[in-house]
Amino acid sequence: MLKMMMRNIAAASSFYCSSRRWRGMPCLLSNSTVVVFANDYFAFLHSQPSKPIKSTRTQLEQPVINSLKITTVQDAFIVFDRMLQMRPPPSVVRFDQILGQVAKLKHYSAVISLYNQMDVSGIGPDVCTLNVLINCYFHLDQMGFSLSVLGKFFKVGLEPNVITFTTLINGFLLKNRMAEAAGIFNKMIAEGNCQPDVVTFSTLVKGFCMKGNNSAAIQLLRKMEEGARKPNLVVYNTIIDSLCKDTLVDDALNLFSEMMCKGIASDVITYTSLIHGVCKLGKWKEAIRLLNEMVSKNILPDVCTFNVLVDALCKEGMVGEAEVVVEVMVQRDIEPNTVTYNSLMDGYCLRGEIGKAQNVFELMLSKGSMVNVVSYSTLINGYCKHKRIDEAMMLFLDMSHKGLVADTITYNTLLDGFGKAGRIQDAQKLFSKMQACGQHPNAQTYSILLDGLCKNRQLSRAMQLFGEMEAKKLDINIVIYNILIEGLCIAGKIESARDLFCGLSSKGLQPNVRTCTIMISGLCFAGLTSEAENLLIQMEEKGCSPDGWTFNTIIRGFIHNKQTSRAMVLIQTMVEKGFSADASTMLLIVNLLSKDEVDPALLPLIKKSLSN
DNA sequence: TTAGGGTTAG
Repeated sequence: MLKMMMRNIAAASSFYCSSRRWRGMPCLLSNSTVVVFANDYFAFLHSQPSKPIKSTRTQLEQPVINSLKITTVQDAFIVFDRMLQMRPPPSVVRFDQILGQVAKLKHYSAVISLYNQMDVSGIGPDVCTLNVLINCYFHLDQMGFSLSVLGKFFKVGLEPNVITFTTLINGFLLKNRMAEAAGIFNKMIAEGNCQPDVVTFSTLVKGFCMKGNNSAAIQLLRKMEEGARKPNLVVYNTIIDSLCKDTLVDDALNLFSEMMCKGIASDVITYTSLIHGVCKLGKWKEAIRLLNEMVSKNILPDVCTFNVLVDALCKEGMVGEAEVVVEVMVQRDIEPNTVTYNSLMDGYCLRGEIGKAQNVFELMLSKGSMVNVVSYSTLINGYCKHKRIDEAMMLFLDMSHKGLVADTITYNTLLDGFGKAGRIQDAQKLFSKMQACGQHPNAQTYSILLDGLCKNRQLSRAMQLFGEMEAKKLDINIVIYNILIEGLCIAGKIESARDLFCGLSSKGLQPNVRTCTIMISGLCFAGLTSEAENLLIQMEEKGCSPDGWTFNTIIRGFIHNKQTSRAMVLIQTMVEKGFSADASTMLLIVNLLSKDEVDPALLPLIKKSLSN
């Protein structure tokens, strides 16, 4: 299967080459154009004017400004400076172009300071300038400033347009503020003078997808079909990707067929999402089919498509095969990027081959500025998972030397490492440092800390932290309750565990299979086997069916409580449900057999429970 | 002729 996949990747890539040859002429033209402008641009950037440029726009300057391609923030500042010195200054559109390009490079604070320079020089903004500004403030997490730009519109007599409102909607959605986003959308519809366009709709569709509400996204798609703004490729891609991420690949494929029936052509993003979805489910054959299909439609796999394959292979433990895919990429002129190498590093770490991961890391360092915060977190995770926490900390300290800032995931990784290594004090120190550095702990941070405290028998500190979470009105999810209930059970505080468990529904939370199994384990540990069995029955009734782990837990509980015959009945039920005994249950059963504590009539059943 | 939406890694 894998060899077939490699052949397909190779086939896709050779198509890429011939396809490029086929497109030779336009490619040559555009390259030469780039060269011409690059020369002018270089000259423009590095010419040192002795005095401000006066008079007319020269023959050289105007086309250069028109075609400028900004690749670094430094260039943007140089160009901006030159433009501000020109008399008369270039039109605001030229300034907008630079701001837009810097924003695309994600240097949002640079955009703000460039705008301030414009403002000081008396270059008045237009609608486009202010729209870029709103977007930048949202990305910088400065929502207040974003909204204050709206005031600027009125001050300078400009009317916000559909892009302004869509940018605001997008900003609110990025900050998880669905209500405000929906408010703007509804207002747009109600007031009638600035109707949402297809981008506004697709932004909202993305918002639903981000919230995990695929059905609302699909409902909006259906609404679009009825109205004037018909759904386009971006809308379909957004939903297809979301369905794939939720492993609802069949639904994604149905939507994909629907899109094709409507004559909307798919692109590399559609296929990358679909291939990602099927790879996540281990459906390699389907991945190959899709890869073949895209190539047959002249849609060429790009670096993201290849990265999906590399990552999926790495997660399956097939790093060697992933390396082959990378070789194919290189052969076919698709340069592996940071994402590619990070996936490889993670693959090596998963196999415990930290040295090889370190080699990939060094390779990235040797190639220049390829290493990012994900690279560090990946390697830190590798060291932590293999109990090499001090080396992980060395890497963490090295990050700042590279100008990189550890994020919540980096801290979570290290906190987990400290917790699993039993170094709770170090974890707590790091937790304080994290907050002092302005990194916000998320639900996962708290789960990691609580888990560390519970597993290291520091239940009172865990309960104190839980209290702090409640006081801060943080979103406490079922995972956090599971950790606490388990901690209480292990500490023998079954009453408190039961209280938390019974109080879940009042908090609007539904216990899951894990919650119930933890509770069953705790009840058995406390000798309350009947209550445990009642809970098992209730699970079925409440539509939270016990799994193999639940059955193994309760069976072990009964054996430990010397209720062998009851355990045998449960083994019977487990076998009927298609589950089998795991290693620890098996050990207990073998032990019973060796002591002749099992009715010989039950031997066929036991054999079955072991062989499922 | 500039601004807003869709794909990959921890």
